Amino acid sequence: MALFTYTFVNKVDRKGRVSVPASFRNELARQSFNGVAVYPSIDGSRSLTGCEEDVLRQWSDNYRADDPFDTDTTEKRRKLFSAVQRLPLDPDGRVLLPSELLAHAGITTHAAFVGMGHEFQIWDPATYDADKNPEDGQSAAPEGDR
Amino acid sequence: MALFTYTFVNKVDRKGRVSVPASFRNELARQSFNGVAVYPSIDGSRSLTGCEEDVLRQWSDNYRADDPFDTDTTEKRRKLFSAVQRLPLDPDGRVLLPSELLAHAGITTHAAFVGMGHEFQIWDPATYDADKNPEDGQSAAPEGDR
DNA sequence: TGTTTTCCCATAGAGTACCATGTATTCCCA
DNA sequence: TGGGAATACATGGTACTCTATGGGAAAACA
Repeated sequence: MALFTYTFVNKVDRKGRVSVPASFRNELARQSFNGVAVYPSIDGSRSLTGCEEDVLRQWSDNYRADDPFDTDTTEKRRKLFSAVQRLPLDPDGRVLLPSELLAHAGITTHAAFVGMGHEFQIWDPATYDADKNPEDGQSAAPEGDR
Repeated sequence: MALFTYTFVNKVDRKGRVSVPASFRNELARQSFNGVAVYPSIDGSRSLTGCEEDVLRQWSDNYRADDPFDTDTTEKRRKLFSAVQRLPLDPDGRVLLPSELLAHAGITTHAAFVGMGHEFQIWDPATYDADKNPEDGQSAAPEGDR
């Protein structure tokens, strides 16, 4: 299982490419899929969450039913997987973030990769700072943001 | 086992052809049958469900009884398999959606392919949006957002 | 023979690979 | 221990490939 630590801020070029921090890449390199799975964070924050593809496969397996008439999990699966994008790494270790995901996190010129253990999050640096220091900055918006 | 993620909206041309998203095609490519199995969704939604042919085979195996007089699953099998169409992919990665299925999902000019893990659904984009944000103006999402 | 289905080609645009540069870090050796 | 070479990393640009999509020709069907 991968272990993502520390926070890195990298530049987003005008095509939407970002270098995934080298230490994150090393963690991701152990799995078969050469890339990252990214989706809007479920915790309600204005950020993206990234993880290994293997984690997704595990979730998918857990949801799988032996009987198609068991529709208990359809709603959950639709919510989760419909928003997950599997982004391959290019030869230089970058990913191309789709405009929808960029928009969700409010990312424009820079992206902060925040290690969170077995997964990591991607934030707009300004949004991230505001979220960390709720009152003293300006916008803050601890929760009601969206 | 295939893993379908993200949501892609593709155009339906006047012949009824739709491109299956490339990432979905890659997942489907591992099986022997070069195509998709599609049927009206069982969860009651106005959509179609697509999956690998192998998944159907698995379900069929699960339903099989050792005793021919055991009729527990007769109804389910009739409901499910009678409506499943196996659609071959054309050389350019498109399928021809039969008018019956198009009508069931209310698809006319565009089709949204929604990844759901080991299977995916096909929706009319407008119907899909309406289903996601139940009965309010538009995105708004007064409180039910998370 | 008319109609439907399948295949093939053309094209625009998005996505990917490849190459180059600058900078910081590491390594090696005197 | 200082300096220089080599490496690793982030970043920018460009050329090529792939995908989605439309149209038309060939083939199958009735």
